[in-house]
Amino acid sequence: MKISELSDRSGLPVQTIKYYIREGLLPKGAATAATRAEYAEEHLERLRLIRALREVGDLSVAAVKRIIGAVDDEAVGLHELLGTAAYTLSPAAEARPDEPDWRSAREDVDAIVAELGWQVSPDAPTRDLLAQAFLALRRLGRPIVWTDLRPYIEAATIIAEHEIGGIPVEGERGRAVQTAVATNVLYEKVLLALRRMAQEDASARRFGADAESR
Amino acid sequence: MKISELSDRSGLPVQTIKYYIREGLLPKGAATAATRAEYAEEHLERLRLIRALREVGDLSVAAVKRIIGAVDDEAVGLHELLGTAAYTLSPAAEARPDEPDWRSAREDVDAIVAELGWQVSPDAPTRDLLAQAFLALRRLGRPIVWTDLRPYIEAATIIAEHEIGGIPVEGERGRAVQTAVATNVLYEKVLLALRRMAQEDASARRFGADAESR
DNA sequence: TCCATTGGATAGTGACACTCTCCAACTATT
DNA sequence: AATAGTTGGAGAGTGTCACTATCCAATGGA
Repeated sequence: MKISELSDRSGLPVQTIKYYIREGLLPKGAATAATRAEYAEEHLERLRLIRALREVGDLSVAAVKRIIGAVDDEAVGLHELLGTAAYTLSPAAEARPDEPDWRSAREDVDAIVAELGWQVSPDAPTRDLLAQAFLALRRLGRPIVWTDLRPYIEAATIIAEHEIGGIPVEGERGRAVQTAVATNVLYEKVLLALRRMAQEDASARRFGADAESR
Repeated sequence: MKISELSDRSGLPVQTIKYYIREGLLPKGAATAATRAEYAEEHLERLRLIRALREVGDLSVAAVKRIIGAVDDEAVGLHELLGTAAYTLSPAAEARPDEPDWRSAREDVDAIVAELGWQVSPDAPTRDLLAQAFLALRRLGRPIVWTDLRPYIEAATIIAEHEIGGIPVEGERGRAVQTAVATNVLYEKVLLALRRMAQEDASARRFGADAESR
């Protein structure tokens, strides 16, 4: 398959494909001459993965590259791979251990994780992410309380259990690992969309689409 | 309070505050002279809201402006406000009704919403968002199935019920509405962080931190 | 033969969120 | 009163990001 064909089939401009190759997101085609290279089905599939992560997952090109790197690295185990993906996905919530407010929020997070008995790495960026949200909430005069948090923990547990449980163990690594990561990212969006819909429904039922101001 | 004081207390550079005023995110201070204006406590609070939405919620300045506009508009009812927030938050998932693949995904979404009996506007962008995720999933060879979706629906319902139920009805509009929106955005991040942590925990238990490749 | 296509490299673009610089008009300090 | 510092207001500049556009020499198919 020539690059123009790859472009047609993927719907991406040739320029963009070249750009992805330059950035290392896509392996270059097998050169058949100085100005000719052959692309395979895998290239097309890789492009689909890239677009899914970019358009739906809203990841930066650099983030996609990190994830793809981990997927391609045969030495990375599934647990590590999921970790890499999760860490890469966390939008950099800068830790600020110097600010007492921040430290306090972070300690709350650590206490909750310990209380739940979750096996989460002490330096997981998700901890900082959560601390950041806690801090913002407190600053807005709405500090988190256990009762507020419980439904979220419950929901997160339901989902995670299902997600991790659903990963097939046997079979060849390549595709399995690739879809594991992709579905992880994609189902996050599914969850968010469903939450918003459920909110709209609950809000309509409670505040009435026509009972209230319009 | 002078602008320099507002800057100190909020931790934001004076330039940035001026920029927010220019962009209409922050009302200008009460002018006391040609080159002097007085800022109140509300300005500080507004800045905290802006920063929470920007840093934690990851919203663009334009998105923050839309939300703040709805919050400030006394004529907007709570249900509409939540809708505005949700619509604004949805990262533009462009609808492409010309592509049959896309239409099919969108029809799946509509069928699911109908099946659940949810009161969701027919032109809610969340429908497109979900359709986009469905489409990407199918393209990756992992089409959604009802059994995969159920836990997410369940989780979304638990959360939305709790969130909408927890909004206080009486009391003055201003602050209530403001925190309703802010907590909505912030708790989304809380949910995501908890999901990732629960995943890490489930993954550690299933694939073993030390049982597998390291 | 000859012209569209390709690989490869470099430069340019538009959006975004600030950040910098100016200037005249003040205020506070000495 | 002189002087140093701050402010409002506006425009220009900056750095990052994800592409796009342009070039050029070398093919490859008609």
